[in-house]
Amino acid sequence: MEDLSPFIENINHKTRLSPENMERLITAFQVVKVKRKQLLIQPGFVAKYRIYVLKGAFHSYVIDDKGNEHTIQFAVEDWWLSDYNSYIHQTPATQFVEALENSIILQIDHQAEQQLKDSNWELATLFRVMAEHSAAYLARRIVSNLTQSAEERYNEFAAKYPQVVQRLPQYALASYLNMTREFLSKIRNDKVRKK
Amino acid sequence: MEDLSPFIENINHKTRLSPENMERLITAFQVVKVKRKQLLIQPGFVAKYRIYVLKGAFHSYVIDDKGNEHTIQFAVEDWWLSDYNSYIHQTPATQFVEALENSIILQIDHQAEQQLKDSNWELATLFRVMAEHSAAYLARRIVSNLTQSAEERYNEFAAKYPQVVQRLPQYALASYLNMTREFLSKIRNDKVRKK
DNA sequence: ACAGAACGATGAACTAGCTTAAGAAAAACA
DNA sequence: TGTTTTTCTTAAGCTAGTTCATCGTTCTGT
Repeated sequence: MEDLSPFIENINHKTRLSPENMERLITAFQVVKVKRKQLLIQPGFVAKYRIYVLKGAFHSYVIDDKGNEHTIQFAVEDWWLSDYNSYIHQTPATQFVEALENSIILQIDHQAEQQLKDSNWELATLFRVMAEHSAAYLARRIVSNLTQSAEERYNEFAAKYPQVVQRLPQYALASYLNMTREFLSKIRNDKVRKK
Repeated sequence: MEDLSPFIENINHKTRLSPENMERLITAFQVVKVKRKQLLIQPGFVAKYRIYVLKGAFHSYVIDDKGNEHTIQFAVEDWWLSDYNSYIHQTPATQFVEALENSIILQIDHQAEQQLKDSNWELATLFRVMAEHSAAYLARRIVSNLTQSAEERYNEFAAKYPQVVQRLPQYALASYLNMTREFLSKIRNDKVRKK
């Protein structure tokens, strides 16, 4: 049995649920173990699940016309992840969601989420708050993409998530920050040399 | 008296409201006339309103360390706008929201929205759907910023919003698409010449 | 413990997009 | 309607970031 306390904390931080509703929510999620490199979502298939990472690391990415991979989003412990366009609108995904490490997740399927939202006030509020936070977060990301240089974007990320930065493969981080792996390598090593 | 039918249509497209709830919703909004160049939101002040554009055009923007203006978002007729980070979390704004033309808006203040959400199921659902759609939309925007060249971003925007593109000042569009006004000018005029 | 595969470093040549500057056109407002 | 201010165009020179190619290093599964 997995320890769900980080998940419960995460929820409590968003909205207050009665013990019964917390129970209902938890019951709606399944615990799943995922092997490194395993895909949870693939283009062409409808994203069935909203994912919470209990242990491990994931990234979502797209592959462009030239065959280049672009990481859209990371998720490590206590982060949420999906292909939101696919999940929210239940249309075929355009993104891959792939495990970067052997991981353990909680997942809820779209139909179960819909039922919780339709039948219960507190749980509907929870999902509303989650959507609001996502939108606000994504808006911040757009601002930093529009206003910062490659090096500034790296520095911001490294300062914000000092632990995470160590763990992620550099090629994935580079594309997330909208630069080539070679250029990220240069930024990092210039930094070391200056010290 | 303004014609609110586009607003009503917009809401109906998101979720079905009973006539009484539609009435309550409409009553919570105020109609406001705004002059070109007028600011609705400014950095340092908490964004009090969520804004729906009935007539006219707006953009939100930030000013970076070097004094450069970056348009984050546009809104013309039937679009929504705010500084979401500020509005959702009720923290000081980082963005300006400015009228590009003389305009007419509907605005709801955060407290009124909160009351509607807290007291009414259908209206809570409406705001949840709005947040979900925003998040999905912003996610798409991040993907196109990560995967497309400057010219491709312009072409996509022009194809998607052929009317809007004509109306927006070029300097604002350029910064929205993450390029200089000079470069956008070049892209546009190269295109004309090829024909 | 080892072979194979994936990942990261480095450097040289290149280019998409930026900067600067100055003039032309268009829009705003009195 | 004319004048002032703002916006757009063009072009030359530049640079942040890419591409390509090669080599060393570190994982990973068996």
